[in-house]
Amino acid sequence: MSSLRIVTWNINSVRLRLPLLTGLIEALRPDVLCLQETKCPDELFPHEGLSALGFEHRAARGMKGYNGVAILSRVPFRVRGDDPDWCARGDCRHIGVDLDVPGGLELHDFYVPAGGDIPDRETNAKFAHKLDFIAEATAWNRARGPVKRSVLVGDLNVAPLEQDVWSHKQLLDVVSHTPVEVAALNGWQQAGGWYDALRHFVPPTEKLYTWWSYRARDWEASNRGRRLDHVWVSQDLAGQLRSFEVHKPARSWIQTSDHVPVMVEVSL
DNA sequence: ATGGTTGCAAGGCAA
Repeated sequence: MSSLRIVTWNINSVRLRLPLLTGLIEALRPDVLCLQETKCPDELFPHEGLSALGFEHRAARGMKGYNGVAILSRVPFRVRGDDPDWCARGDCRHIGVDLDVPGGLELHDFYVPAGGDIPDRETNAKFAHKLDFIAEATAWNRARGPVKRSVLVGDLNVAPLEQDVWSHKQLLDVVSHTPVEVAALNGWQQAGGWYDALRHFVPPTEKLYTWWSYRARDWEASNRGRRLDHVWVSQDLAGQLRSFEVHKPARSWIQTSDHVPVMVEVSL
């Protein structure tokens, strides 16, 4: 294998949308598929269906009704198991694995708290949780030193750049694009020495979205999107980036997620 | 204008 295709998708219920993965696999041909918001306890995780789709290696960390992440892979991996219990909540927002590829590759799948509606940590505990989570992740990366041969993906629930949202001005006070969240996310990225793989391919002057609300009458016509889903790579992999795709057609699939899958291909 | 939709799981919470 000369390259690895990694896909990340906030699937918003892995059991409900398992049938959609056939189309995702045809379109993006992932070697590794990272999911968020699986909303599925581990004992009910659809291992059989995912095995049938060719993902022989699977790790899931889920709970009843909310959150949940999973890594599904055609190549073997080992669950690292050295990750913290983020914010001491046991709420299933991260898995880290070591992929068994030439040279090795560390992969982290994150689901950052959405943060509720009011961007104020004093009056909104969910916003405080979001900021605390990112602060812990920043400290975690800082303590580990600059990352090497590593990839971090997931729904980070922050759209950091002006062109990551449909209207920078109108979203400045909307959770996901507030200056305090953007500063926190940038601090996390810098603490690990992470490199933004999607903006490697799409200049920061161009709009780029991975999420469109369910609440729009016509999501495509209004196009009020945000880039909430991210792929970060260590600096030593920046030159190894080969291709990417934000699979916008997935937003039109029947009974789909409000997020679309994102693929990045890395040379090994 | 303070909505609008979705999933889980069986009423309201979270997104």
